[in-house]
Amino acid sequence: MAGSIEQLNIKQFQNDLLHWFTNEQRDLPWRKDQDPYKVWVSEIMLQQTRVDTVIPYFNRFIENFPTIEKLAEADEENVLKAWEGLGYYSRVRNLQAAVKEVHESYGGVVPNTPEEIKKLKGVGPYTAGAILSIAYGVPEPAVDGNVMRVLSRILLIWDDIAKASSRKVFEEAVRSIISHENPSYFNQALMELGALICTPTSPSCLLCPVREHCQAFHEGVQDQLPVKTKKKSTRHVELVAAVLKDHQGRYLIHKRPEQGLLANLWEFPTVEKSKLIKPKDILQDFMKHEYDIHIQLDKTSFTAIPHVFSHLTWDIEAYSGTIENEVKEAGNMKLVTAEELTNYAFPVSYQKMWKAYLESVKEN
DNA sequence: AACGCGGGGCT
DNA sequence: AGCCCAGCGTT
Repeated sequence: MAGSIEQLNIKQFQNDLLHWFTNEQRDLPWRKDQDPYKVWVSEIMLQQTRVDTVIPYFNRFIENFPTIEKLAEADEENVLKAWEGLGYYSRVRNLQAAVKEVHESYGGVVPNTPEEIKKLKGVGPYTAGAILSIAYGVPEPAVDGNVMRVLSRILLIWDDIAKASSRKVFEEAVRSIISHENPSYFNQALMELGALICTPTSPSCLLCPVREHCQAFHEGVQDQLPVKTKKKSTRHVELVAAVLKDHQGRYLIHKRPEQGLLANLWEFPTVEKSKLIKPKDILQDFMKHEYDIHIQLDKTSFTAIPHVFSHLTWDIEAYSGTIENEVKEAGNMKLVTAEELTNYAFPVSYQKMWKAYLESVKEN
């Protein structure tokens, strides 16, 4: 049976939801004030990322870049370093680009209209609504995964939330039930409810402050919602990499391309394996022909790094070795000391590799 | 509309 | 071994 908004006592629902959020909301660092810049930073970090993961990153990031002006003027390398390990690195490149735009074109004031704020890089429908409602009290929907799950249950909406078109259904639902007295709390409460009570599996309906309003609970189908089709599985890539030291004890690092996977992050020289050629030979030939760097690799690899992304899996076999000739440093190829190396942003897989390398050196 | 894009924690 | 997470940009 299809649900409907007509069956919802909107005023009572708002009261119950806002009362619960007022009393039960978590004490989070980005809730200490409503500075649009801090709300913005937190919302970008929270995209596809859990609250517990974000908290330490948010605190460090605001310490390093406390204002729009500071972030606008910061060195991109340092900004990326502050994001290291958080994932989806294009988020922070877009954030800095957008902050520069606000700094230069809006006098440093985050715009407060849907039309203007959505033009900013990295600010889509969700983030626009979140900033507008939380920082400025504008009654715009902020529909994320939590909100779709919660409302699919309360309003008995059976649309497939994996489809992009479904978001509009939920946005219209929010428009018709959002509190105009407190849009900020209303949007945050829906998300907080999704995070604490109305969870993906085994929701805590008996603790739910809006259980009386929930059509899925009424019909006993809360476990069948939301409807979400699964996506296909990941592909697998085999790589070989090397931690290479020159005769002065410096290490060779390579900057990844500015587009695609792990864009602009640093790595140890890496190539994809091939069926016909031995991994060490592939790496040696690649370094020689691509960069004119002659290397000598140790007999056996010191570690193997398995790494799971959302859409693919890496297996990296890692060797240590030495550089035998003079290296011409280019923009994307650098020799750095072990200490300098810590100033560059590496993907987690290469952080693990470096750690394993240091351990292997310690043993010998 | 579908896909690429990180990393970690839970079931 | 998937699934999910305070999604967005590109194609």
